[in-house]
Amino acid sequence: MTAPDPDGLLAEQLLRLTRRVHRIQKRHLERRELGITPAQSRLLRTLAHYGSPPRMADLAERLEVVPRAVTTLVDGLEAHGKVRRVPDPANRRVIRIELTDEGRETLRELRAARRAAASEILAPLGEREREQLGELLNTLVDGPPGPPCEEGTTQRPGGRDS
Amino acid sequence: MTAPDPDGLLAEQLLRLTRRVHRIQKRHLERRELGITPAQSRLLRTLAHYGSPPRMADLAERLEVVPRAVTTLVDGLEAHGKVRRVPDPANRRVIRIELTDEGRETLRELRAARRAAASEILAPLGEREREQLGELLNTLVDGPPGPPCEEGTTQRPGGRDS
DNA sequence: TATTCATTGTTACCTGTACTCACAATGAAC
DNA sequence: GTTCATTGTGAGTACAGGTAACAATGAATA
Repeated sequence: MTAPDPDGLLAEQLLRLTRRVHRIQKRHLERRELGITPAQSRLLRTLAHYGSPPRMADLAERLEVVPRAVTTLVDGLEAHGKVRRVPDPANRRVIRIELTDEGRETLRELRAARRAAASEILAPLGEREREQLGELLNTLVDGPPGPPCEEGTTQRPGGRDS
Repeated sequence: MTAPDPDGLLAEQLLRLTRRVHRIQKRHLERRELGITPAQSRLLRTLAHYGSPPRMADLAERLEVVPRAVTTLVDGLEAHGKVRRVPDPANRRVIRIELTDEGRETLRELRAARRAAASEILAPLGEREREQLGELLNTLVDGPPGPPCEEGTTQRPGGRDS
């Protein structure tokens, strides 16, 4: 009964850990009463890493979701005044997303929330172990060098965000 | 702009990786056309680790979700004939969940699916690195020794499953 | 120039997962 | 026998994401 499938077990642990990360993150967000969901928070943080306001499509790629998903997230953030849709004069199809001042303020609190959630999650690990984990995750997240799967690549992986 | 918040970054990577795990897992499940969702698959696998049929509440605890969530999962699995609800004669409140033969059969395919998904995800890692990752995740998943968070512990963490 | 094709975002809808709240049935304790 | 805890579930909600169809725009081409 002790599984002869270390990789599968590993994936299971990953998923399990993940559910915990979600719960903890959600709780920390709620505690701060920012009116922000985890996914919105991610979009906001991602937004902060652009020099100039990105297009919806850029965000979709970076977040590794379909463009439609970004629409919903931006809708929510815009309704709360954290973000502004700005039409691009050069190409009237594109919409650029700008952080508002309020959004920037929220971001500061968000970083604190994330830090708190992270330290709660990583509590059992020491300094050295966190470094190790960071490196391993980096290797994994940066994506497989060659695409190991042939059909149905729904999403193309983008760059990393903090 | 290069984040002075390694832990936060680590959490972010974790979440990102997670979304990928979900996508890949889902794809592998769909490919096999078992009519099983990821969460159902997890329940099924968890079920296999009990010597005798567990109660709904046991499953909830092990899966780290509220009991109500288990009801939905079992509904789905029962509709597909993978599990059976068996009333407990000793205590008429409890319902025990049994794997059917078909469920056991599905489980075999599930393991293959999980293995495939896992190896796809872990492709960039070598043998030694997987071991490392496994150890780190174990430490994390086994839960913090002391509860680092005071209020609002929505869920009580249970044991591990494979 | 007029037609065709690709890009960009969105409207409308569906699925999966998990949560809360309320409740009925049952068992246990006083 | 009344009260209280346990157990599972109905009803409703929220969030995250996906597909399909489409309108507006821009680019390419006959």
